[in-house]
Amino acid sequence: MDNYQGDLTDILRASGGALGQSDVPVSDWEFPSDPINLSSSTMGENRDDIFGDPFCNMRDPLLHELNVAGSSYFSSPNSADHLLSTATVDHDHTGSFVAANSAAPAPITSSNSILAHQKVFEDHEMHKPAATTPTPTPCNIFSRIQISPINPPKLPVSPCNSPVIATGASPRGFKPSAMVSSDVINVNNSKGCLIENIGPVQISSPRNLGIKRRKSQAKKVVCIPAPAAANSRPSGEVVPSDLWAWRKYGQKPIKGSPYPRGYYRCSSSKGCSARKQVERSRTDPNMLVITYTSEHNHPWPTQRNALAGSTRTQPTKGNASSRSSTGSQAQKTGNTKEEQKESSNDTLSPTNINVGCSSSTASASVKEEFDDIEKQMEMDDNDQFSEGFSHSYRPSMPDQSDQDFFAELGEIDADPLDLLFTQGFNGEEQKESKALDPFSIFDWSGDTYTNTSFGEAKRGL
DNA sequence: CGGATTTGACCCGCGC
DNA sequence: GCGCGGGTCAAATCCG
Repeated sequence: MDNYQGDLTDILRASGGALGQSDVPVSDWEFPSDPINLSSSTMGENRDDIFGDPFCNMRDPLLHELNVAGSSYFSSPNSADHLLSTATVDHDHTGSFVAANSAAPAPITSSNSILAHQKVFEDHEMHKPAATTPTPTPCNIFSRIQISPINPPKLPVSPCNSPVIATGASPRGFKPSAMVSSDVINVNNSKGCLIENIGPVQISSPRNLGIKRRKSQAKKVVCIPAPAAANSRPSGEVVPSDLWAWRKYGQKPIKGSPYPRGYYRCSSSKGCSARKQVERSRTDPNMLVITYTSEHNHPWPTQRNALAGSTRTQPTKGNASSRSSTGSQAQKTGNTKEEQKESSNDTLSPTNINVGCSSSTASASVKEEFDDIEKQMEMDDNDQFSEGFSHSYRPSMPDQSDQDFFAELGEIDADPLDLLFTQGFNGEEQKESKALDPFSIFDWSGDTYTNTSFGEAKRGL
């Protein structure tokens, strides 16, 4: 419970970002008394399920949408489980599951349009193969779920060039029919978010950490639309902002990819093992793949980037105002310097992002990947699977401080989180509303989440 | 001055 | 066993 999943926050944020765009009034924003319920509410089922991971929760909404959308695949209440099961379908990484909803369950507004395009993927395998393999064809992902609540004009084409197709039922009722590019990012072709959950974190010796984790560590991969090139760093990478303060500790060129991968660790708290990798999708430069590893061993930063990211802000200091002007009041995000920089320069405000996503093919896709450990789980059941994760990844939300915490958040007008909780966690209605977009969390306009704004909001934790 | 970023080197797992 | 690739470390540098 101690651990707040950075991923969770990220997701929350991301969703919030999308949500922020949504029409939900801030005043309405309400943080669930029981964070855990969030998942339950959304999931309607396993709270403890998968990882206890925020992402799990996130998944739920999506899954739910699938059902709502009328995706036959997800008709079962345990859509989540089904999804997971589907993930098991292809162990050879070649197969992927994609569900496309032809019908949009809810009217899509520009703000929430993203949701409409949201896609969820579950993978048992990282995009790693994709990274290593220039050729798009082999998809690393065991299974993927793509949710397109909104009528996808056309099925998304995977980077692999294989069309994403919703198909028959797998053993669990889903059958992966379409190949998805190994690179999660590209699943949507345009913009999407992928979240991958990978097995429990395994930590060993300091030096081993990196390596061991590679295999057994829980990972979450999020694919998001990359900000405009303007936002990208010199290195070419773009860093989305999230609740946590990240400190870059390395960057390496990835074989087969023109884009380097940046390595970030949580700087919000010392000793926090949370890390993330940011890289552009080789298949689709417009997409960013963010891989979260390990978990935060601390609550949300009271001051986001109080230390990290505070420095080296973008030279253009006035940008913040511009962002706010964009209208995304909702956008208050703590950003790392880079993020700020990028965001600042970027004309793409959260709002814009949403719009862009919505207007275009933009879609958020979430992918969950599981490593070896998880694979074992998947062997049998979703249930087992989820349980296994729940241990390693259990999102811990502020309990008692929730009230205060979020009360302060209230000041953050359209904080993505707010929106997220409001729509995402507040119950069935929201689910249906589809306003919840867990994946929009990543604020490209990281500026919106200024250290102060977000951090202050979070105080009370 | 403190903290973040950059970047080359080192370490380790994996595949051949 | 060797080489490759990826992940991390740490010194140098930059920035507020």
